[in-house]
Amino acid sequence: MNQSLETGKNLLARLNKEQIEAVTQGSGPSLIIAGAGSGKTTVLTRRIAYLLSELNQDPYSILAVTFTNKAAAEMKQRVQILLGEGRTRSLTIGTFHSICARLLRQEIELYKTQEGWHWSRNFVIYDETDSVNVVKSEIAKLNLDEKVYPARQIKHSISSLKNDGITHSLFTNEAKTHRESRLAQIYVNYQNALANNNALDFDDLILIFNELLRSNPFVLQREHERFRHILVDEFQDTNKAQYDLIRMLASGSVIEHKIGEQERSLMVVGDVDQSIYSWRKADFRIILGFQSDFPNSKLIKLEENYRSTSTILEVANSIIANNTERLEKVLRCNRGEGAKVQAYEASDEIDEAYYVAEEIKRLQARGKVLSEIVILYRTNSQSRAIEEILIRNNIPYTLVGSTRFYERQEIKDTLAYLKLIYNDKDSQAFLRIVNVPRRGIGKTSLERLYEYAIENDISLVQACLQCEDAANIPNKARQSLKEFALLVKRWQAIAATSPVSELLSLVLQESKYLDNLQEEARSTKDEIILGRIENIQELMAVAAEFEAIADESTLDAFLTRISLVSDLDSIKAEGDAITLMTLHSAKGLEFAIVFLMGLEEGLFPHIRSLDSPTALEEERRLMYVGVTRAADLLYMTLARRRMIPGRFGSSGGGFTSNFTIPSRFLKEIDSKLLIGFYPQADVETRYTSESQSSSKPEFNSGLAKIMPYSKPADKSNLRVFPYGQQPSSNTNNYPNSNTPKRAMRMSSLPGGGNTNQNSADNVTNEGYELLKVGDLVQHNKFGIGEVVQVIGDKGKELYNVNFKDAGKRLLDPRFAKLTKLS
DNA sequence: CACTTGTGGATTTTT
DNA sequence: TCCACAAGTG
Repeated sequence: MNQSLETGKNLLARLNKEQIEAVTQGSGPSLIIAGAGSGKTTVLTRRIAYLLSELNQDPYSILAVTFTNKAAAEMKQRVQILLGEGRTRSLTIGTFHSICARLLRQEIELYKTQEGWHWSRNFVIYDETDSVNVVKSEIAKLNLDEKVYPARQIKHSISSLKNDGITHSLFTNEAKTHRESRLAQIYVNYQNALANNNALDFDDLILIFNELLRSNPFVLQREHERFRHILVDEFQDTNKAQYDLIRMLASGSVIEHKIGEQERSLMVVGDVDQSIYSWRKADFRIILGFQSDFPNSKLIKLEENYRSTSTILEVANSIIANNTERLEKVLRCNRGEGAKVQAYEASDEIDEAYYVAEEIKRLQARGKVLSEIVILYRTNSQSRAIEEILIRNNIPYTLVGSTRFYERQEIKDTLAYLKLIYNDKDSQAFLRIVNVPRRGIGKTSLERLYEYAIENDISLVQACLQCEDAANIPNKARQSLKEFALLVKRWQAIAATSPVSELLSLVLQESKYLDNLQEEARSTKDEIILGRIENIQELMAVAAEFEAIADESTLDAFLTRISLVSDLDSIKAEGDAITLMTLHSAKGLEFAIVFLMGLEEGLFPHIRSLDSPTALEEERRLMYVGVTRAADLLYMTLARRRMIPGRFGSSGGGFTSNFTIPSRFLKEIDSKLLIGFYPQADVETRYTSESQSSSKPEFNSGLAKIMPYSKPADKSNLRVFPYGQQPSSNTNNYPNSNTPKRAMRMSSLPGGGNTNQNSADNVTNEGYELLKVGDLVQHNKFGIGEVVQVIGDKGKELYNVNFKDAGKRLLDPRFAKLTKLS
């Protein structure tokens, strides 16, 4: 039997015509427009397998760029399943950042800036905090006012420049205004500081690699020769620096980007409607301009949606149709109609969370698996309310994002030790841990040490070793510094021969870091401290796991990996739990059941995007991404009132909450696709009278001129709707102008809605006593208390009870036994 | 040098 | 409200 023929058939099994065309694409550039749920991951993996097994290409010559490390791992695994392990070993699959980091480890010593700054191969990667700290100290050194030049904002500006491919020297030449030249000054000094620390920030990974390719024809030629087949996923979220990189690699030229040769291909895959990272300088005009940049490119559209029900797709389509900056695209449905979208208007965010929890319990009762369910929201801070209620209801969940593991103090401390061992020029790491745990080294001593290091042009660690010569440092501190440096030196020697996990536990012991924490935990019995110890143990487990799995378990591989992983990468389908994450994190994922929470003006769309039409369209794309994650069931919720943390007024009641307005995205949905709640006209009028959302002139500005990234692509099949010629938009068209005046509330109780789904449980007030404010109650643990607040609707209320001994507690009467005292 | 108190500032999304 | 950082005290 012909093995190759077998595999070949396999690779094309169950694919449609367009998908097959994409998978079997030969040489040259191609653009795949892949709508949500159109099977693009399948296409990409099968194409890689096809290149290997059918076209006999070397795995070493294939470069595939994904948006997350997790997507990369999955892709590699899926190719492995198709072809077996041997063939995938030397594939290059990863994010732009991780790929560049890996290549820079080999090549960076061939790079030098005009000023002569350079990095060695053991560079470290600074995260946001490190970078901002460097910027801050550079601003201080320039005697600039922190209030006029806030470090965070300046760092963001520098980041934007880097993502646009603008280096410090380029910007210095371009800076015009006073502020710009100050910014240029900071940028230059910041870059210099990074070089002195032998460190790169996130953006440098791509920018510096680009600069290396531009300045060194040999390296460019080498990488060009190597990567003969390049695939880029989520291409709509590519920025200029990334695109430049791809073009240089594919064309082998710095200026002219052509792919003429045989047996060389570039395939980019994306969907303009899912471009949601413009704040990271992603620019979807790049994908629009692709065909004119590569005139001989092939266009393939994947428009069959295999994921969602027709109802969900219609919802998605009706929302995105309100955008003007987009390409004409239809998604054809391959599934049945399915259930309508459930919309729920809650009285406040607690009620909202409660509704979601109740629905989840009902779904569970109907046999749904929790891992099929995701809760999506616009901002991380929204997770708190829902988390509390989920815990109360014993619904297990996995939280993605928010306080990220690697951002935690104790983890950063521990990693700072490793980073310093790896690269003792890293002053950020040094300063972070030189006195953690306390070694009796104070601020002034460190300042003097720093001066001494600068004077003698040595690293801080080196300065510690010879600080006898620095007369102005007190004896005690001098002793401590020297001891510390000797420890670092010792660890460096061990690092050269031992695996990471051994080094890690040795460092934690000998630095007394762990002892110190444990001591603190014993004396204070603080749960936070105990959590820190657990986190450190978790990190040790990560190191052990890394050694078991990774190809190379060296310190540099470990640190590179740790620096570039996001929480997204570690989503484990661990046990049966629902997932909580932001809409941004949900890109590329799929769930049977999706809850979209907080559909309110100012939250989603976010307040920061309300005054910019472009930003608003991005919010709408974000909504589109959220909706299209759902395969079977979709829920949307909003809260009538929402607590705003912070200084918003100080009215009575202990907390302040503001009335909200339903999101315009809800109104963009055809009302016949929804059940439960539909925003009413009176709400709309009240809102528009105090906002500009319907004021035409403002809304027009900026939208008319959507330009492809480079040359205009007039002959292309891709078409951008000229402004005003959009198919009849339903923005101000209320499908049901005679629906009841008051918003109808979709009750989660049976009989409340006309859903055809059976409602297994029947949540009523049975089993607990209804209470009102002022009632005295008895609790078997907290004692006697008074009800001071009732939160949430009937059937799902929570009681805020002020106990004589235990203070105020928020209690759920369904779980907490409360006996009324009369 | 370490610990305490006070003030001021901040809140989108993340590789 | 809460957290981070600055200035003040032991």
